[in-house]
Amino acid sequence: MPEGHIIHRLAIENARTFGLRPARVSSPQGRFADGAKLIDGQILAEAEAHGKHLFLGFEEGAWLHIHLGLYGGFTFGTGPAPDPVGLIRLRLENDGAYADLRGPNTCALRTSAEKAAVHQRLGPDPLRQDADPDAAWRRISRSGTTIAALLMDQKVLAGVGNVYRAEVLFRLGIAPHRPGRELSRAEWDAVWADLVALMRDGVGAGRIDTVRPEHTPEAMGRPPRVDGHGGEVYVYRRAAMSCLVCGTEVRTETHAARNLFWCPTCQQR
DNA sequence: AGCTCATGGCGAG
DNA sequence: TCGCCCTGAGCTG
Repeated sequence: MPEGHIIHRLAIENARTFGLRPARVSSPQGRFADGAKLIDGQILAEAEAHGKHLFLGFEEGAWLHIHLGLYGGFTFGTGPAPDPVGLIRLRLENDGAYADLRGPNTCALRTSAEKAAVHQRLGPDPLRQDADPDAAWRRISRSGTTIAALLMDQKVLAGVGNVYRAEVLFRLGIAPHRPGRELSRAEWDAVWADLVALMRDGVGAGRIDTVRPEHTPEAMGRPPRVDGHGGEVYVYRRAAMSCLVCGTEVRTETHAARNLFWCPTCQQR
């Protein structure tokens, strides 16, 4: 269940765990058996994330390209790896730790050129130092597509998913159905800056928290609540509940095949 | 036990 | 725009 912040965390955790000693690489499920054999016993030399794509670079030059999709996930553990339970596409292990990958959309070896092609088709990632927000602005400012859809388009912006999309638009009071070309440069700069801040927090926390201190249930004198996805948010998956700020019912609709959530009162800009 | 839905994305049509 | 990929959590019963 990953947006970009989780992938960046996985890059860090893989590097920390498998960057010093050779890793045994296998595919208990068998679907990645051939690829696993090619990198088995190598040291992880480099780990990098771009948006929701994870790249693990091994010492002999191969890149392991992983995309978790909607329900893929990594599990890390210490000590010897237990007998595989269920379908484990990829297992990395050394003497002290192991990592299991289940249900990824993509788990494949890439050459440097193939990896470059993936970067080429992705937009700037707010979590990367080399990100150029102007590249996203050029597309947004020319587009008649809604800003809600543009923020989810990985060619425009990499790493933002449905939660960050809904939350950043709420935090800036931007109506989600506005065409990209109707945003001002100042609005875009504010969206980018907020994504950088929110997603950096997300990397540190391992969850998405977007509610400002003055709007927490405690600060507003309301009973505390628990979100199913682990973080505290304004509108994501809060359909028909009252807006934390103004009390209006949070609205939802299917928008470009994804669920969109927004507050029609707070988001009129 | 079975059903639905999900923080994603691809390819067919 | 739809179906599919293929996993797990949270319901219902």
